[in-house]
Amino acid sequence: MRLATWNVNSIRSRADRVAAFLQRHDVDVLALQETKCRDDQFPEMVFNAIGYEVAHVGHSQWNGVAVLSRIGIEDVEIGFDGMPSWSAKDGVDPAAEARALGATCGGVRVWSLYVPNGRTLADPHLQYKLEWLAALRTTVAGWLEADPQAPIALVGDWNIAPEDDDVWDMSVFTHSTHVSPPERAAFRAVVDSGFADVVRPYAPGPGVYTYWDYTQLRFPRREGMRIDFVLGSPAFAGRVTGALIDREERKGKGASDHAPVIVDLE
DNA sequence: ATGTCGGGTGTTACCCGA
Repeated sequence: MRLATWNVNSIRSRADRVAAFLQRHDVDVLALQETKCRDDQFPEMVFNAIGYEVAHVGHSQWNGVAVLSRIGIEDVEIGFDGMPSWSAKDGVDPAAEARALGATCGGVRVWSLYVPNGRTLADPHLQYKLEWLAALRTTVAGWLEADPQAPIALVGDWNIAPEDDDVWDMSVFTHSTHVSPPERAAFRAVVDSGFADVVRPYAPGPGVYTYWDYTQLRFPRREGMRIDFVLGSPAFAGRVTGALIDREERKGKGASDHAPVIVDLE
């Protein structure tokens, strides 16, 4: 089984590219983040035509997560238990943001996650991000307590660079989110509750990234960040035979600012 | 091989988020 995750930065502007990616890499299950569309706008037919079923949640032009699978999609869940809602605070949208979708594909529980961006260290969105991650940790720890043998993958854009090597120059980030101690602690808490980064052993740094800002020639200068992760429960991690960050997908016209991350399971 | 891109709208010029 081949599983991938990709922050596509709008599925409508990149559906054909995503379809080509699925076929080129022979991917079975793909988790998407930042689809940036409502459910009725998702170009589902493009993927149905090449054999994939789609589960998606999107409420507006922001956020949006999906799971595409050609090996079945069962027990789709929108949001996780206890997931905090930013919208409840600003009153714009009574629904929770579209940042988490779970589905069981080929016996593996896959969660496509788009962790909130903290924006700046002083912004209330950073607190929201930390609360969101704390709630996630509590919930996923409960899943493992209930079934230690469950194959679960928490995949997506975590908006955190957990190690100094996960950014090109730490001095640039001294007053930035993504690398702050509370964010790193929140990420580590998920890892410590039993979900290992299954990609890093196959794609060690330094200089290995999943995201490059569109501005400042970040990609050609190889100035990126590793912020997209596949975290696997013990039963999931034990089946991983390889992993790859497909840097090629960041190249050329019409690229997302993130590269897809691919994991092979036996 | 590239000095941003998506989305949106009070739409062809700006706004916001990342």
